[in-house]
Amino acid sequence: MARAATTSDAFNAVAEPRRREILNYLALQERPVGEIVAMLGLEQPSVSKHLRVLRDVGLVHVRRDGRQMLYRTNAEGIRPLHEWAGQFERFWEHQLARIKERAEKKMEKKTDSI
Amino acid sequence: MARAATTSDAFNAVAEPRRREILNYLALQERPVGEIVAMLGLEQPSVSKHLRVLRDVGLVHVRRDGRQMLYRTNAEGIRPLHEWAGQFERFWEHQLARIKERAEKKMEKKTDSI
DNA sequence: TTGACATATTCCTATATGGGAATGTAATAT
DNA sequence: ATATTACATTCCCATATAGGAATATGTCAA
Repeated sequence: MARAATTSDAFNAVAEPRRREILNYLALQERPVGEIVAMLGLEQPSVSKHLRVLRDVGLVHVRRDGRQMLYRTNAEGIRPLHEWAGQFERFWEHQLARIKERAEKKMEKKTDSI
Repeated sequence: MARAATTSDAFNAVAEPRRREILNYLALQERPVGEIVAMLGLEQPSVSKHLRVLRDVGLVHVRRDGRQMLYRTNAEGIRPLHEWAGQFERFWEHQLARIKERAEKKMEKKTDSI
């Protein structure tokens, strides 16, 4: 089997750096494709394809306005990702606590030797 | 250009569901490859390859213990992902607030009509 | 209706898988 | 030294891109 399709879920969709850029760009405000093209410096067809992927996994919303298509980020779609990563928060905090602890012990030793 | 390598960064590495399973499994405790194989129900070579990817992007740590290789999740590596997704938290909260608001207005109307 | 503008889709190609099978390697047991 | 155990790597193949080029589609203007 080959790699999973980027359209399979949000995790695959955001694995592409350009798509993360797009999501950041469209988070504050909806924008037409042309502006996204200008912002990314990619060809228009490439951008349209990235937008298609994002749309298929529900990471952006679209609406037509005349000839323009206005896209904006659907933050809700990013939530599962945040929650999955958040499961590990207590572990990295624990790691940091240990590092800090060791650093403090080192300081004590230094102080003792003065 | 083809798709980015899974070894390019943590985002690509966790796009694979099996690798996310592995990270969850190894978060609490280090484990030898054999146990991961049993847990996933995949062939050992496949698991070794997934572990290799995770190692290359710094999402797991390894140490040898006799003939066994003990792997464990490096939570620190998942942090950038959590932080990127976290940027959107205020947006989905805002969306939820709007939904709640509308629901409340609906309730008011209902109450009025009673 | 015709032309122009804004996007989307299709075609083509090089590349990077992910899994299974076979093989290689390191460490322990006898 | 040799067999065995526990993994890692290599080989092979079907599949899914991501980008560029060309083309199709949809909407508005004159």
